[in-house]
Amino acid sequence: MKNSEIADLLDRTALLLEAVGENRFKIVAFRRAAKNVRNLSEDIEDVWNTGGLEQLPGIGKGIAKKIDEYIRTGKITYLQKLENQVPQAAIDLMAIPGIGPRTAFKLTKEHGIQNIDSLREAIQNGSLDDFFGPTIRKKIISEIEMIKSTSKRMLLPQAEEIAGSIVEYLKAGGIHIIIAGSIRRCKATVGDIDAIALDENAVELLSKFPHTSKVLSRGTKKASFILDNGVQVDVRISEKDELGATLLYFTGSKDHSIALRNIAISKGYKLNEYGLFDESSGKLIASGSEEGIYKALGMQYIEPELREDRGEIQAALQGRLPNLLRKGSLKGDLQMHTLWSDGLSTIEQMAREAKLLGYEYIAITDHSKSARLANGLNEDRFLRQWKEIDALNEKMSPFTILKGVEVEIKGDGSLDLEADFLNSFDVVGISMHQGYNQSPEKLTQRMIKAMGSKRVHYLCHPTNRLIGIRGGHEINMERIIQEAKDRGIMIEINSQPNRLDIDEVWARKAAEEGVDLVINSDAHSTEELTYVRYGENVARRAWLESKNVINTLSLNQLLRRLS
DNA sequence: GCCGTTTTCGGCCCGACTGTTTTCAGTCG
Repeated sequence: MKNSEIADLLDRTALLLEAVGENRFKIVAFRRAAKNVRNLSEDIEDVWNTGGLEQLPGIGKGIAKKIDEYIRTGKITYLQKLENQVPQAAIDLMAIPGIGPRTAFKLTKEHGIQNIDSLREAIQNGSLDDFFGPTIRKKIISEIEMIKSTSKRMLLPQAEEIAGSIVEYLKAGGIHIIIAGSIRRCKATVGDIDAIALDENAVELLSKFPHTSKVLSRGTKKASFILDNGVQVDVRISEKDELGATLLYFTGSKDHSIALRNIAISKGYKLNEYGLFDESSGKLIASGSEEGIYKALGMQYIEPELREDRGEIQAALQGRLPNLLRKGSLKGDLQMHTLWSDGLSTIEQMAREAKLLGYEYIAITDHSKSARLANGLNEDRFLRQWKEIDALNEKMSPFTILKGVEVEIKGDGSLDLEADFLNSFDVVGISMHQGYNQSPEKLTQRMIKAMGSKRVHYLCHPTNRLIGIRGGHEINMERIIQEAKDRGIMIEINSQPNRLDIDEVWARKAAEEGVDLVINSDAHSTEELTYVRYGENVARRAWLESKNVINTLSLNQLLRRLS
């Protein structure tokens, strides 16, 4: 049973409750439960087995009973009843910005709208003129056109690039803006771009940005725009002495903000985007800096990457936040590919670039022979590659190039290079690139068998997810982590922006279990070596400290760890 | 529906913007 499967059902329940106009706090309760189940780092079925569902935060008798019913019978009667009550059309209509649950429900129930196309028809033939005013009618038609080209969440680098172009454009106009939201939290994917400006002229200037295709709303405190690539930009106007409060509010996450506001309430304060105030007197307590607000709430400063309401607030109140891995503190990179297999650069080019980045060492880890499409190396070619590496090491000393391999796990869990041969490598990573269609149980067995091979240092991108393209394998990550712990095998945080595998939830779990992680670029060209910063994001969002990350070690320490 | 070093009942974050609103509901972040 996948936690996300249960979480999706709880989210769907919340959505349907919204449509029927249920008490909004009940809706919030389902959403919170869904989130907590999604972020759980143990299998919900195991929790259920031990009768601990109601001990989970946000899950009480009611929701526990529904989860129990689902695990036992595969259905939730309560949800089924809701499904009968709310037409699928209402859910579809809610995808149109500006149409919320109440409007969607009314449209389907009172006006017989079947889907998005029939809504457009009804608006165009005038049969909804009594329901919508002219402005809304026009807006909805335009939104429906948009929705077909609407982009899903984008990867962080893409969002950073768009945000960067906005920052540059406004800078040229003499206006400084700060990017907040999920970009500041360094989330793997970004939905829209949130920016803060101290100058209200930012709104006027942005409406003239060559890539702005539409102004969604525009007031004195905030405005929203749609760019020609479909990306939404929300701008918030702040004052310098309120900047801390605005940053806090606009960085989110929403759940973190809500939790923080509850802490404020419990201390007799009120927190909003203008500042932290004394509830009774209205007196301002703090607003200029985030640090000041956290301090006034009696807690440690919380880095943006941690602001997801995953326990960081309790930890900050108790003064036990982790000493997060610093960006740029890696001393080497243990996975990259060259022209020998499927990379685009030579070993020397990779090494020189890595040296420029300030590394002490890298490992060249080209694919092994059964990765045919990737031009994997057989034993003879590795022997020849090592000669090249030896020569380069003499030339570049003390910078060190380690002899590595990303060795293929075959369908039966064996590796495609013999143990004796693997002994000659400095570092061995194992991964799967084929035979994905096995059952989750079989895939798990296969990985565990591979981890039992004699010389394995780390497990590469364990779930093989490609964000936005395919979800990861439903392998039993708890067992894999246990196996890694028992055998002293490290787990990779692969930094390719569309992989970021393992993710922050499991990386955190692995570290809690005492498993070491390694942040690798998996670069296929010199340009990709800097991708490690996305892996560092994952590490920080996973609460990792440098002691959890093996490639923060100096070369000598690393070699001792690898031997 | 959940939750409790003030509570097992009565709360549940807070505010901006829009429409055709003359006091507020709906939507959004």
